[in-house]
Amino acid sequence: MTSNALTRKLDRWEHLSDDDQVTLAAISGRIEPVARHKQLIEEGDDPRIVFLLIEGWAIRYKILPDGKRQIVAILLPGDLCDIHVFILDRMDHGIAMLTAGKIVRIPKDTMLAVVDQNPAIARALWWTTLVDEAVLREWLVNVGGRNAYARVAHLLCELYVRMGNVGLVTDGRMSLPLTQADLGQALGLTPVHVNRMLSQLRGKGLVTFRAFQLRILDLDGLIAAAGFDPGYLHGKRPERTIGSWSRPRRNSTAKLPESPA
Amino acid sequence: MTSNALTRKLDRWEHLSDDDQVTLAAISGRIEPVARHKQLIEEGDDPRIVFLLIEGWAIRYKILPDGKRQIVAILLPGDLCDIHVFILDRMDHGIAMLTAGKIVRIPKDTMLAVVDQNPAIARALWWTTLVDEAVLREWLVNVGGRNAYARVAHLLCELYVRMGNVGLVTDGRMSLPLTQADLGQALGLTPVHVNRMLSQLRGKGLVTFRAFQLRILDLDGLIAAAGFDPGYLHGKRPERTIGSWSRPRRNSTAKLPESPA
DNA sequence: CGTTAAGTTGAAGGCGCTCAACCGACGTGG
DNA sequence: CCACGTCGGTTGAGCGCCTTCAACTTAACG
Repeated sequence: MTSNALTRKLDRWEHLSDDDQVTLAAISGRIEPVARHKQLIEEGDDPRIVFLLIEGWAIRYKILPDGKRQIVAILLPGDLCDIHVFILDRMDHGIAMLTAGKIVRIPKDTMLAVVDQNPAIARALWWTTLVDEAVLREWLVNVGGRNAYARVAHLLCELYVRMGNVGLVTDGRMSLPLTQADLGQALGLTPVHVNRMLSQLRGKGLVTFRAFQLRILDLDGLIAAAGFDPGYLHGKRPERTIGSWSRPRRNSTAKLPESPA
Repeated sequence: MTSNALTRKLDRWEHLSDDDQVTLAAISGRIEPVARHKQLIEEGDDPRIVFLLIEGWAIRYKILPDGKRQIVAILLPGDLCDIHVFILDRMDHGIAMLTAGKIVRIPKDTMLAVVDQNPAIARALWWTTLVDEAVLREWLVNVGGRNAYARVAHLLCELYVRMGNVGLVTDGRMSLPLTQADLGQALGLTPVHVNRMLSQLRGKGLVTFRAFQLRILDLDGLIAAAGFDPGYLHGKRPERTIGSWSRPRRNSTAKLPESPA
């Protein structure tokens, strides 16, 4: 039960030896429960601790000058809340629990020591941060380029794959502890409109979402609606092959608009 | 002239010894010119080389299934095109020159060796990637949460600061080799609307932008229009103090909308 | 049973998009 | 040297996606 979500996740990228697994288990020793909506780090803080999310969901967010909250990442069990933020002097965003859950606090020094002595772990962790960044890029594409309907569908696809990667999808069903307002804040949409888009998705028989349970009824349909291509998640050795991604190869003759001298 | 932009930039974070500077100069040995619009890496490629941008501008972008291009990052002189992407097996985005310029190709192995042997450089590089990610987050906030007017203003603020950080702003003027269409692709707006927003900014006496020259007329006004807070750029030892950022402290009683169990 | 959070639905309005025409600068070639 | 094509920018008119505002329903929980 310890940090299974993390080892399972890392192991999908780079095979971890038993020693490595033990090391990971070791730093995951002191698991502590956290309450729903607990702020783990606030913007402006000096980050000295890395959080490993064992159980529950969390979000990374920023607050706009007018008070609006923009969610910039959704953290699932097994995710690290920025491995190396401590290089920076000041958090430029906050992290908060969405649900109650369990975390491990890893002090900066421990983190550095582990990374120093276990190249395999270091590489695996490195990989996770790059994937985080890739996800961030895709989110930008999502809100920058897709309409509301596809945008919602895309987020659902992503979460479905990521949850599957840590073994938290069973039979097309998964927990999705976000309110429609939360979804809106992640997608740059109003809660009302998120609601309408979800209705549409339900109407087309693609998904249902009630009582924070998401159920995928027609994955291929959802993928098509979203224009989803899981390549950016950089998955390897998928636990279970999901859908039929024959990589919906994009129009390779796509026009690339131009620029000046 | 070599890699001054890079050393100048890195030095702002962590003081680099003469040795470090020499090392950096060494890997910057083979500078090669690149043509305007040259694709440096394409989506799907297996990244084996890191590009250091010496001169000119480049963009990181993704293509949507419908052919639309979303710019996910703007790379200025001194920027590295992802130091460690080679951990990933496959590029999830493309990088292309916007202008003609000069680059250095750094093979993966060289990169690893330098980082291995020069902790100061490693940390400085590490820092740059974290800043890149912070910028990405702010972009997401920008397109997700701001209206078109503030969005344009915000991007201009950011580029102004970043260009200033590498010494490429003189007297409130800088080169900005993006067409209005390019700006639109970075901001999730249409070219026409970017045009109108720029007109408004000009109308209010904040900036002028003609012939790819940006001129800031009223920095404080622009900052206010954008709701800009440079904290996310994690600047240290600014080359020149810019404006009067007394950190427009956000409404600390801002409401944080809630979520479920 | 009363209260609070979340979801649902309707109506109206606006921000940004679409379509389209036109201008100006620049480069090329006849 | 002018004609023309291209590229980027500018402006106008109309439309539609999404927002805003508001009322109401449903679920959870004391």
